[in-house]
Amino acid sequence: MSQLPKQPTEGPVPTSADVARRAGVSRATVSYVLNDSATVRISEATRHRVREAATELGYVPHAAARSLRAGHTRMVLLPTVDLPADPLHRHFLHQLESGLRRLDYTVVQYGSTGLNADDAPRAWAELRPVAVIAPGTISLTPQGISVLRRSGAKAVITLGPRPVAGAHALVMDQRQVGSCAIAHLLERGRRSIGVVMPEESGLGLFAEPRLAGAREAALEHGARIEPLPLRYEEESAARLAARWRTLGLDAVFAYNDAYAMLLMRALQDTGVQVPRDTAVVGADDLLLGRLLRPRLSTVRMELATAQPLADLVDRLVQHSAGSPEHHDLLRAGMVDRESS
Amino acid sequence: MSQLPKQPTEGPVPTSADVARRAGVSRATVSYVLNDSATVRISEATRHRVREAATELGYVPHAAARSLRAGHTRMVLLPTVDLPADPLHRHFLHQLESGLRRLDYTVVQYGSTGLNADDAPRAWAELRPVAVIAPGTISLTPQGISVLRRSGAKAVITLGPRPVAGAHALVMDQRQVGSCAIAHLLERGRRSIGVVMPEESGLGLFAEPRLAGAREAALEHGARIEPLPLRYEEESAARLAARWRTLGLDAVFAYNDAYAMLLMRALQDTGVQVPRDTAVVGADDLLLGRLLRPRLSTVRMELATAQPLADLVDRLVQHSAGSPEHHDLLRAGMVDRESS
DNA sequence: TTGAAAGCGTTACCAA
DNA sequence: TTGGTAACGCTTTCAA
Repeated sequence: MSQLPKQPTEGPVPTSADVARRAGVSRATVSYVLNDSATVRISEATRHRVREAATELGYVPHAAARSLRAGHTRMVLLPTVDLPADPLHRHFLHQLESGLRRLDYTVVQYGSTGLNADDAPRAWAELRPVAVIAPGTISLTPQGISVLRRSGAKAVITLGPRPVAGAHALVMDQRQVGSCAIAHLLERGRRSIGVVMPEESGLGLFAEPRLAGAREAALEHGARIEPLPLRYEEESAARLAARWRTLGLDAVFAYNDAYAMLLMRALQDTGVQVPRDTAVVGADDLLLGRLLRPRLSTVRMELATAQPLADLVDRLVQHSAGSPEHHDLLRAGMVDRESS
Repeated sequence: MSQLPKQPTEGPVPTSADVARRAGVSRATVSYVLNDSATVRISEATRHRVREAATELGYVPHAAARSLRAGHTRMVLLPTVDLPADPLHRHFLHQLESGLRRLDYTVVQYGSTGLNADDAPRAWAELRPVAVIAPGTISLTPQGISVLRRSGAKAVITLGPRPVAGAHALVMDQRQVGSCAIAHLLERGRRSIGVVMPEESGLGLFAEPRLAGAREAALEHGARIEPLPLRYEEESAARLAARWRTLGLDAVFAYNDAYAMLLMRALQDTGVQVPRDTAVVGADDLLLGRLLRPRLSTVRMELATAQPLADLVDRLVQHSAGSPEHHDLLRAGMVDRESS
């Protein structure tokens, strides 16, 4: 029974020299054939022999050797942290990744939780990525950007709520989310509006701009905005609900649907009527938000399609001279259901 | 104002030769100093000069050159796909990553959506990872494993519901989840139990073993198990609920909390009383499941702590000769609230 | 205590 | 149409 791999034991890893030997040609010829080099003409017979030898040996080229020789890589590095990324975000990242792979880049996520702002860019730079796309949850300092650029990164790009000086930026402007929600509530005649601020660390990066957007929208109408710290726990919500009537609010924008559901339940449990006494608005348009009664009104976000952005990254890599570009990715729109 | 980086323009990337020149020593000495080589004694003065030169130039070693010379890498590669990973999973992966980094491995996630079972391992192998940890959602074939091993991977490890022949396995046995839920329902006197099977592709990998576990648990008591296809949409749930009474079920295990919430709402909307007419059990112990009324009973899962697993991976890498090991990571326990 | 040199796997130029 | 060879950046053995 030779169905199982013949040699699961440790052998030396086959190199292009092994392929050359087996095919009876030189290493150069192997390289030409396997890379479909256009500058050289190789006979069909030789090509065949080389390819055959390569598959027989299970030859896989060594990326490190290749990029050492080439003087550059085609690696795009995405630092990641452990944060509850919403499905929209996650899907977007995977789309972007696919788009870049289509352009022949090798996309690699590099977990950077617990690395400080100095060490992290150093660690990334060791891999000599041609581009780095850093989510907003990663603190990218001017020094960090400098380290990356000097290590050969052609494009350093941030992806998040706000741009960072010295880097290109794919901006997901969270202020839109806040202003969208507040505009809707103002339209509905609400004038004293709470804005939930999650106490979970890391979420402030999103919450602060949403609050800022809310304030901007409220300013014109002289409406009142009240930040409301809240942890994602039932007790925290219950405490907030208990002092609700003393706050004198007629509406609340609850950061997102999950926090909104938590708070709405707590409010209802203390006898606050939604939306009569207090209107509630979330964000993310989760399916689950439609299951509560009243159905949750929400801000739906849409992100730009990823392929054009992959093309953009490609362009930034190729013309790395240009000054930092900012691109807005996020579009927010109200989905009003029953809670507002 | 020279606060901004002096040379944002393209310069050649500094190498250890540049550092050597600047410090007035040889490349060898630079290597000794920067790697704290124990085999050689270098004067403190020289060390200082070298380090200074390195930081002044912003020197970062070239990982590819290093590993080419060393003949091996310390890269652990984690293929990923675009699937709604639950927070538990995500957190576990990040913990594992941190644990491996502590052991001086470079952990890298490689998005592999859309790559077929042959191409993907090839692409991974080009990076010469010393270990590959493939989530169950990645189809790892014996050929794929073979390609990886022959490219120098010391450990090929699967991470998911079931082991794969020829590879080590970190098993998250989903059958436990199903059997745990059903055991609970049997205890409550239920005998005709539906099991929700998500129709979303990719989830079958988890749903099937859960169903199998449910069947095993039901078998001893002669209880009836009825698979119930369901899409994660309100209409799909409404259709299922509409024909509920014809199914003759007195309980349902709804795959997870999200599906459970969806279905429970649909049942309630058609007048089915929970838990009187039908008991409902989810899984994942989401906070949101506690917000519905009745509060959702659920299967809570716990995963093994990650640091010991990182140590395990390290061991497998170092003693790559051993035969495939299987380790069980998942522990399931019932949290009974009001819906069952 | 330091330096010279070889070699890891690839590719590209130049000869044959 | 093919092969020899140098070079990419780094570590390490050997020699000084």
